[in-house]
Amino acid sequence: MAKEYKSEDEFLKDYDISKFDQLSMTADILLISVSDHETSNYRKTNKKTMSILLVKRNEYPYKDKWCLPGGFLNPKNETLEECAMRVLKQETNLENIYLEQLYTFDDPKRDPRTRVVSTSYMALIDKNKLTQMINKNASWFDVVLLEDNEKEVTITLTNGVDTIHVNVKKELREKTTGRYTVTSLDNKDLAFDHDLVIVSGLERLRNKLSYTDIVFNMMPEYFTLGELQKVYEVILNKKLLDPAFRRIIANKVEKTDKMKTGEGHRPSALFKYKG
Amino acid sequence: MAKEYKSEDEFLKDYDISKFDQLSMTADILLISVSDHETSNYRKTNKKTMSILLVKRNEYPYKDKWCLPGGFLNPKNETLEECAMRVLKQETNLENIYLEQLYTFDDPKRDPRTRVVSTSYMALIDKNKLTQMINKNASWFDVVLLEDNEKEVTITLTNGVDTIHVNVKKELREKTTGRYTVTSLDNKDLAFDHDLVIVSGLERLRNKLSYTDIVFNMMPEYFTLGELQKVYEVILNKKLLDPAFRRIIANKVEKTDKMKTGEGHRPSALFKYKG
DNA sequence: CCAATAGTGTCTGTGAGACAGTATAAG
DNA sequence: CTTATACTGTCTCACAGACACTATTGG
Repeated sequence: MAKEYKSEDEFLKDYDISKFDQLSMTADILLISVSDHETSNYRKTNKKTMSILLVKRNEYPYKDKWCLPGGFLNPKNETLEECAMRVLKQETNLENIYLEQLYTFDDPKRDPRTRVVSTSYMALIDKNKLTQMINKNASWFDVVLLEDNEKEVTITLTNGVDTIHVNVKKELREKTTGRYTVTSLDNKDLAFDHDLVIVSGLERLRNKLSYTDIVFNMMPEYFTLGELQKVYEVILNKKLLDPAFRRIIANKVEKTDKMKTGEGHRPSALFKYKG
Repeated sequence: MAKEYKSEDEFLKDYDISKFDQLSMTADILLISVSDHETSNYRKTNKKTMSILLVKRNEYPYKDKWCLPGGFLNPKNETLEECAMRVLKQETNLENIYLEQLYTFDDPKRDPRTRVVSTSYMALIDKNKLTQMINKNASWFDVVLLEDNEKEVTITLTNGVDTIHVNVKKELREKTTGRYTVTSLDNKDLAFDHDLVIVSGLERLRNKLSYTDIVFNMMPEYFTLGELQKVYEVILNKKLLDPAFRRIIANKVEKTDKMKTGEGHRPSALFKYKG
């Protein structure tokens, strides 16, 4: 029979949770940016790709594998978001950037050490604002979407040296909302279940693109509409029609008196986010 | 200096995480349904309200306060979703219902006992399918939305005996997506931060209503379009125009040869979800 | 001039908002 | 006949898809 308490204060004074019911948590960060790739033709504009930041693990488990930046939550007084920001600051020295909770991944076997539940966050930056990368083990990987249908997603990540293959299976879980579960099909190159985080995060970004102004978190202060359109296209993975695109973003941007010249073709006006 | 391991297996054999880095987790469930309320006028159709299931706590902390059904995660081998389903089964004896991860709430002070991170789930049912309520401390509360603007949300929950006031402050957190943080303004009646879970969950439901078929998880097998429209209206908290509504749901439902009669006015055809 | 991008005009079809109208049961 | 809901017809307006067209630079 449990002791009878007369008040909550009295109860709390006695309270000591059993260590058996406890576990560890981490915050993992999917940091996404857009990279420019020079083209040989002087007329052509730069090709753009999405990039994500990965870190090479230098200890077990998954030693020498790539993974998303992340770290253990300090249970004493830290929130998961503070934990995510702390890790981000460690890796990139960046603060005050777009950060959003993605999903909590909790497969009991996702960490071979012990039970570790991970809450993942998506962060967006304009890579050019990044002045210094603190961690030497960190590297930007370009995202190449090879396949994305109702059954599976296949992505290749490459940093010029290493190539990482991501291949996850999608299974319809619930017909009314079209929600599906993602499971690893072939995850030799990435640590933990970070392949699932990447696939979920890229999809979230794609969805938010259409009904929010989220894209401007990945843009410099001044940009041309052509550049902005190319960012949309690389995230949505499809070509957009110019007039339609300009109509959609017309009331989100503000024309400045600056121009971008020296591109081998007609100069374009520089715009900025209206906010 | 850390010991040098030659393989992951060798490392794992030695691994023992420090108890200092650990915490507890719970899964909390926002179970939402729609209730019918009889009207005195024999011609009028039933009024509908949203309802959520609350449980009266019979132990500290927050003894005698109402809260969402929830329970501690078994860290050994249970997923958060399994934990949520287990709790749901305990409370309502229901299985195989719509369940979706909402958000992970992690304010270090949200539980006065110790650090407890909570992952919340939204569950939807048609209340009429519920044959037996197992837990005598559980009760359905009707949701009355009093105010919902950019600054705050005010809700009253009532089960005919108790009335619970929910009042949370919304603060714009990020302008590009319009995301905001919710914080309790006045939370005397509900345990923990469950007021925040309720507000977040109701908003998620409202959003998903427009771009998914999620509503059919709250409907019986056969229903009239008038009933379906009233469910939409109570969730969206606004009147809809008949022709527009019928156009939108036309290809989601299937007309059956059944009719609903005896209502004091023209009978209506019964439809079912096309799936 | 050429190649490439910048930027605009306009047609068309879709679909939501709005309102008015007809249909039909119970009492 | 009245009342309340069931259900439909149709006008308008906003907007996305599509395509064609003009403008302007560096080389």
